[in-house]
Amino acid sequence: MSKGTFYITTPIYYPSDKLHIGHAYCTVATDTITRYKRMCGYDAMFLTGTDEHGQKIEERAKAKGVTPKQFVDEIVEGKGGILDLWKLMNISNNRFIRTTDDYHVEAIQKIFKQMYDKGDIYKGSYKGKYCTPCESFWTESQLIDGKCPDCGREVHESEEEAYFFRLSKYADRVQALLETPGFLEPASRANEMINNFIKPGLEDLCVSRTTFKWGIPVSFDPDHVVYVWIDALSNYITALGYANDKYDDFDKFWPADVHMIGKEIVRFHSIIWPAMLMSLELPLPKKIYGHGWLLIDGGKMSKSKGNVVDPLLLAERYGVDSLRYFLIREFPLGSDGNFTNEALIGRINNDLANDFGNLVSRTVAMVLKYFNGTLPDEREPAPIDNELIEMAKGLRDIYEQDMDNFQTQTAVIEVFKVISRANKYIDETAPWVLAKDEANKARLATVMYNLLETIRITVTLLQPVIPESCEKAFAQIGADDKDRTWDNAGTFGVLRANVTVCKGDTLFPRIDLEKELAALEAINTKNSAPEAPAPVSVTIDEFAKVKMTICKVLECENVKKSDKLLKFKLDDGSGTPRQILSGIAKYYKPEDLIGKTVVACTNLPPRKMMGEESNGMLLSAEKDDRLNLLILDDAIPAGASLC
RNA sequence: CGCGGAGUGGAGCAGUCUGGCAGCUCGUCGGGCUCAUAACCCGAAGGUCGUAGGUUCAAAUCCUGCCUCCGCAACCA
Repeated sequence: MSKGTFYITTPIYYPSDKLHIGHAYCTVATDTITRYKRMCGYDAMFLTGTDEHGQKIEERAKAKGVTPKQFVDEIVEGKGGILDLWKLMNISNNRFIRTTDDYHVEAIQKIFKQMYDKGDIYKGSYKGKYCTPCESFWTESQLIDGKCPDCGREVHESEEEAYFFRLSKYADRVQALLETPGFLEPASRANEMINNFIKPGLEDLCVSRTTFKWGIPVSFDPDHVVYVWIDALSNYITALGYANDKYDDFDKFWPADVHMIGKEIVRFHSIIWPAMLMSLELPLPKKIYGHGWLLIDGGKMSKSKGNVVDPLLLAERYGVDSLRYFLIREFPLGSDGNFTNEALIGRINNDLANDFGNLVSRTVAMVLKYFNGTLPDEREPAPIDNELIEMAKGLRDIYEQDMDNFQTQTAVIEVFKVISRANKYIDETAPWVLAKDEANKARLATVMYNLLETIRITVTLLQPVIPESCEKAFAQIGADDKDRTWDNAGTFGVLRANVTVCKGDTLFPRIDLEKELAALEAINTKNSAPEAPAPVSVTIDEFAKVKMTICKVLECENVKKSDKLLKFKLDDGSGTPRQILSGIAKYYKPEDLIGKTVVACTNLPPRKMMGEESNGMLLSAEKDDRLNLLILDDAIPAGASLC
């Protein structure tokens, strides 16, 4: 008996690299919500996938000497790839879409054509200054002295034809949608969208490219490939069979109940995607949920910082459920959170091992010890039991409310309050004292039964988060399939009176915090060790092309509105002062540098920064976050060149 | 005046929408227990809720100014 359908999606991830813990976070959260909905009786459809086109992948493939398809195949389907990761993480998605799948490609071409025929996509031109050798467009403000900022050569006024989507046409309807309570959550993000993008005016969106090839060709104009918006966002409907024959449950599941996404792509999902659907005259998704980011040391994870956390490694080391639990328990879904190894291991030890695992373990051990594993039928309740029983009985409703509001963290915390209460109950009732007198047998059996029942309810509700461990816990407390249901989670007294428990493995072994932190640290340093940048050799002739000139600092000041730039006026011996901008404001006060003797590369093409022109580069030395400007002997005259 | 987020015991956070005794986890100190994964239970210390003002019987919560930190954007030759 289904309560209805529930369609939920993650973003389709961009496989230009291995996925990190942030992607796993989003996917685990989505999986948890899906499993919860299924448990409640919904017919849930859970979609995830990969967005595989675009220039970046084209370039990365080229650098690796493989075709783009080979490149993404390896990252998606290869060993330790995305499919492996989701399998390992126990992600219960029903479908996995790749934007290179035939049916998707075909559907995108139809969708593009449909929007074109309707007049919502039109051929226009992308105007700008074009540098032919660099194959790049520049805007007026990017040019330096009217020349190409990359190579310094002449540019010419050029127009490139491109297709545009009439986003502006739907601005009013999109704004109304953003103002609809519950559409975009957390609600604070809606204001941001309206203030930043709607109010300044929505411009039509360029939806095709001719500058790269790795994409879906526009069917009626094959020089163009469809740019990311239409290609990627449409996955949510093509995966249900919209405009293709691969699947046929579009009518059943669309519109989506929720698109789970990261906050960085809220704009695309809350503005562009609805506008596209309006153009296609399709119903709009009911909710967009923009979750927060996992930060490392308070900052964003990034390759260059070498602080990318690998979910595969953590799941293999500590167990999938431990990692899943940590992700759900530690972070409120809507806001950013700090990822640390200490927190991860702390959660595993304190919550999973000490509180939850140990509760199961000690309860089962006592039933085995005092009753040989099977409870007798006799009972003797006492007033002291009531608080625990009431808490356990009421848990499901509290949990349901939190889950329905996407408060997954809070829902799990509520479950653990009951687990904690059960541990306290053992102290209050002191079963080991009761066990000393045969006359207390009925009372002891009651205490044990109450514990088993409390465990049953909490385990039932933890299933969406830690499915595998719940399976094991159920087996240990002697719960059979019918005892494990959502309906029964709201009732106390479901296990049969003479239930038999079964000793099992330790659910969550404790982890040696110190030792593991050291081990993780070691792995991390090993991984972030310089990726042995292939030593590039330079010929003496090439080196000689670089002109290094000794300069005296005449003036130095901060560039307004920039935290990084200092503006220098230098005497380079030529008689006319040379202006150079350098991003060292964090390390030096301008007044301290006046009169110093420095060295600059003086034959770089000029470049504009923050509206100021820079003619060269000052040489500095950098190591481990320290930066020092090369300051030389004042005896060296200005204009001297390095040799 | 570019956009946004955040400042709450030693650490990490919840609470702010909807004003009502300042809460949780970890850590520290003291005690209890021996069923259990040296786990569990109880108690204690520790906070001018960034700051200044305002509204109110009542403010962490609502309003205004200011300070600090963090993202994004433009820079970082």
